[in-house]
Amino acid sequence: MGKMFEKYVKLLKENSIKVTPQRLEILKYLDEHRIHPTADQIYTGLKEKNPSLSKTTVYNSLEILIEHSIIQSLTICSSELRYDFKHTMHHHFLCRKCGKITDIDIECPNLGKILESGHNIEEVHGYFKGICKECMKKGSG
Amino acid sequence: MGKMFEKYVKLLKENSIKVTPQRLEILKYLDEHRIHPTADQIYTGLKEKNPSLSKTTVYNSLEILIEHSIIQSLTICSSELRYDFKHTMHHHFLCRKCGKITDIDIECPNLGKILESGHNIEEVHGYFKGICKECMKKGSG
DNA sequence: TGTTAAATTGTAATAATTACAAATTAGAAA
DNA sequence: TTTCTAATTTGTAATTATTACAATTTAACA
Repeated sequence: MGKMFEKYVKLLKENSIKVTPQRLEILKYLDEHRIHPTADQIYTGLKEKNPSLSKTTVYNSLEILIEHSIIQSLTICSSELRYDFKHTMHHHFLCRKCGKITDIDIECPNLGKILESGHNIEEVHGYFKGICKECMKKGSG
Repeated sequence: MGKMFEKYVKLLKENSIKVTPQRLEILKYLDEHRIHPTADQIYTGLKEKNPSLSKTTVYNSLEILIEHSIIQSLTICSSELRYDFKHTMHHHFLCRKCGKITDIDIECPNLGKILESGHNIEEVHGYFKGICKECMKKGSG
């Protein structure tokens, strides 16, 4: 296991995650391809040099890396969409206990800054995940 | 078509969308169930009283309502995820022309306010959609 | 009331993800 | 270094959300 993977070995050990060649490859891929790839892109990108790699392994590895907050997942487009009347701008809060999505009535104070940067903005989405007020009151289940 | 649907008829006509019973039912459902339902929840919720309703119709109707900015879709959980190293907090920008997702290096100034509200926040996500600086320069294709 | 383009429906295809059981392997202990 | 065991990897199959498409039906205009 060459010097190439040293930093990823260190990262895994620090988090008490068992070091496997697959996990190292996936970490390296994510580090070297900062294009917010999908699981499939990661799989395809690694498959050629690692023909035995399974897509399930990619999903499993990503999951454990997320659990340890080494990486994060984004949901920006497509599946399992939810729909909402488009009233005034607001953000959303997803409770991981009760699953409820509540509205958070705030605007995005960053908007001006981003418009200045030259992008043309058509949609603004902000969401928070955690445990909602009600579930917090009900105690630590 | 009773008084019940008046406001939805008005809404559709204002947007030059053909008025159909299905669209009215879907609008009414969204208006009366502000729980950010999935397409499937809408379908199931309406199917009993409208046995001929097709799921494709639900998707089609939602699509046309989104096109006219009457409703919006959210992506908060699951499918077609993208992965990203978890460095300092930042937002994302998705260009609908080139499909690229770029990082926007800003924090969320709202965080303090939301913490005060009593929710326990574990994740913060912000994203913007539109046309990126580079595609804007390339002109209006 | 008749006409026509648009909408609805049902079925089938696609795509992302998850479940699961068998084979393999990382890493601790002898 | 070798052995052992729990964890990991793999491949297949199941699940789920969404999209494609063609035939039937219908909204809305003349």
